[in-house]
Amino acid sequence: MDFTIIDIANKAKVSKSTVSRVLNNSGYVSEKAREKVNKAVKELNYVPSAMAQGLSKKTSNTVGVLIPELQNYFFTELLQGLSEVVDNKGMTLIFSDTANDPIKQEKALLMIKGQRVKGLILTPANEYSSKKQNLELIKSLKALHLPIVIVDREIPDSPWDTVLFENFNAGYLATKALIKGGNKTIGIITGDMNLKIARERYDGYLCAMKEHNIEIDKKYIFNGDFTANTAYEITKNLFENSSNVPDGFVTCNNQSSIGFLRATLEKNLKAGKDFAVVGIDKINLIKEFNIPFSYINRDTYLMGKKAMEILIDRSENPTKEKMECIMPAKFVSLGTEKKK
Amino acid sequence: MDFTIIDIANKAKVSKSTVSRVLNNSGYVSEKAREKVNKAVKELNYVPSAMAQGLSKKTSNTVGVLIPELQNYFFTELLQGLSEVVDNKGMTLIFSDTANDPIKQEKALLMIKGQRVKGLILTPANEYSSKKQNLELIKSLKALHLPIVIVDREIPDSPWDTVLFENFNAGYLATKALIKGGNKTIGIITGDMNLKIARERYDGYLCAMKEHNIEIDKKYIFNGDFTANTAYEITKNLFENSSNVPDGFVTCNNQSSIGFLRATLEKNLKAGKDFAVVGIDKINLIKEFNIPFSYINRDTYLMGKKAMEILIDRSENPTKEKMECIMPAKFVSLGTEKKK
DNA sequence: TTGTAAGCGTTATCAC
DNA sequence: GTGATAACGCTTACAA
Repeated sequence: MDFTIIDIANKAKVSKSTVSRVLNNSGYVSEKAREKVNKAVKELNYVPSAMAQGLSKKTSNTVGVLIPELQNYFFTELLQGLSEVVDNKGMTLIFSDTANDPIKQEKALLMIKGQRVKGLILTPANEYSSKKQNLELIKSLKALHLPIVIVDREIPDSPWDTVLFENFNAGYLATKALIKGGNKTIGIITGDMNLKIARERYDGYLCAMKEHNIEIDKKYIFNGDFTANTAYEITKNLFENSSNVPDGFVTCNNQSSIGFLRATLEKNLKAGKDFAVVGIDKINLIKEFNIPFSYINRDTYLMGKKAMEILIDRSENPTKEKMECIMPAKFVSLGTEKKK
Repeated sequence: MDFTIIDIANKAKVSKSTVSRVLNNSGYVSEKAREKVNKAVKELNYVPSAMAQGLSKKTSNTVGVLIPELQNYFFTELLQGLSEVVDNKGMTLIFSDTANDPIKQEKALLMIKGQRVKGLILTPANEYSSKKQNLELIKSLKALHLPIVIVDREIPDSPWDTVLFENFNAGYLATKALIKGGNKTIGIITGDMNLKIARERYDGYLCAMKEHNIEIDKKYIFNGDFTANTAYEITKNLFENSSNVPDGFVTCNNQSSIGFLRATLEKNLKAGKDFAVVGIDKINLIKEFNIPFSYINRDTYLMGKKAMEILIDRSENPTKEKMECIMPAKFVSLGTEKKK
């Protein structure tokens, strides 16, 4: 169906080795031969088979990307960054959405293995949090014998390069902003505390509170799980049934912020008036919808680019020491860190 | 590095053909041999090389997906639908974001061609709208000799299966809702009128207006281009400098709706009070943010699933007649189709 | 029921 | 400078 290197060789009246040399710019080729080959390539609209090349070269030009929540704005933006670099390098991106499901993730890893990709970019599915699950994931990943870059969610005790976020600092800055905003009582809707990123953000909260000698009150610690629904339920119940509403809130990721906002909006409560709040991570469309919501920002697109660049670097320098890129957290004020 | 079929054959003490037969469930294999092979496969954690398989079978298990705007919620959701089916079928998804850039798209098509994919899902980049550009795209696509499914944006006079939207009806329903809402003057922020989907939506608007004997007033026709920025500028200028503000608006895609809303929010104008509006396509987070905004909805996730299913169907039935799937448009009222 | 061998479209190693 | 030829890891007649 498609033309092969032999068709080009025939058409250009040279051997396929010469065609290959021209295409790969390797070895000596006379100007004449080069022209003939290029002409034939153009005329037949020939593009070499990546499969055949991969097989022959024993390496592909393909990277795998496994992402857990395509509906989350954060990952969409991340993917754009990844895609950008891949395109520029003329590589190919193989994508799968693991939907935070370890089973799906395991399947995807098999697919990735079958594709003999050059490397893998992975944000682990939520579930990998217990020691045991964690070890299993590490085992699966090691079995790939591949350059891997872990993004956003760290895998404890793992050897791979990482692109992470200043999680502690994010929690710290958010809390600090609320304290400076004059809030006396500050609550937090945590993430899934099985995940390190959730614990780190929480630790940042604790640290800021302690620094200011504010007593940690357990009734203000709300156990979320990084989903909008849970945050919504927590918030709704809180404002309905309890007088234990703190002045200010830290919401630990964009999904939680969304759930939190939804509940407060339903009750006609105004951020920056009826309560104070600082979220971690930007919410999509917040600017467009003119929604007042102070948050801790990071450059997600850049995270994607960095991750892919590190992966490429790693595949060229396999013995280099472990690389870690930690994206800074930045407080963006839209006024909601103060109450009233 | 990775194990090969020969390693399995050696370990199981059979020939590689037998291994292949077991793996592919083809031909006769004794129970004994099967067990030995499976054992070896498991022990060595063997996964066949998709590249070698593809080369040998002269067909891959891979589909290409080219999408023009990953930042648009519509396409994210679409991608989820595509991804779902791909995963279930044990296929592999190769992804590229063309960023509405024909040059990038052309590059991506070359990449796709090199990968010898089984088929291609494509939403063409915006630019392909002039007759000439259109023909060029058709030529490029034909040169692929591949099953192709065109999604959302039709390519006129093209032979490929399509999954489209009731564009005319969307414009019609939106306008009708505004008319029923009692609005006397109704404007429209159109999409990029080079695109058929924009013209169809506009035609729906015209039709509804005529049906109700409402005069079309050119000063209420605003030439947008499906981007938020343009809609924002149009809306901003309109409310600032002109007394020619219609009672109601049709905004022709979600990006335009976002830009429109942003401008009105900035001016503290309230949908359903200061003006009426019905948008085409859902805006992300509209429910969560409790933003009143009536719109014309479609099941985007399903569109993705359908598209991939059609692609698979097509690759199994190459001679089947052209398939067209048109997703229905449904009006969702959140009250903003009325003014005051 | 199993193994041998040719072939898939490349690259790479050699002679020439 | 160039062209055979082996090799990459698999599938698939065909032979046994």
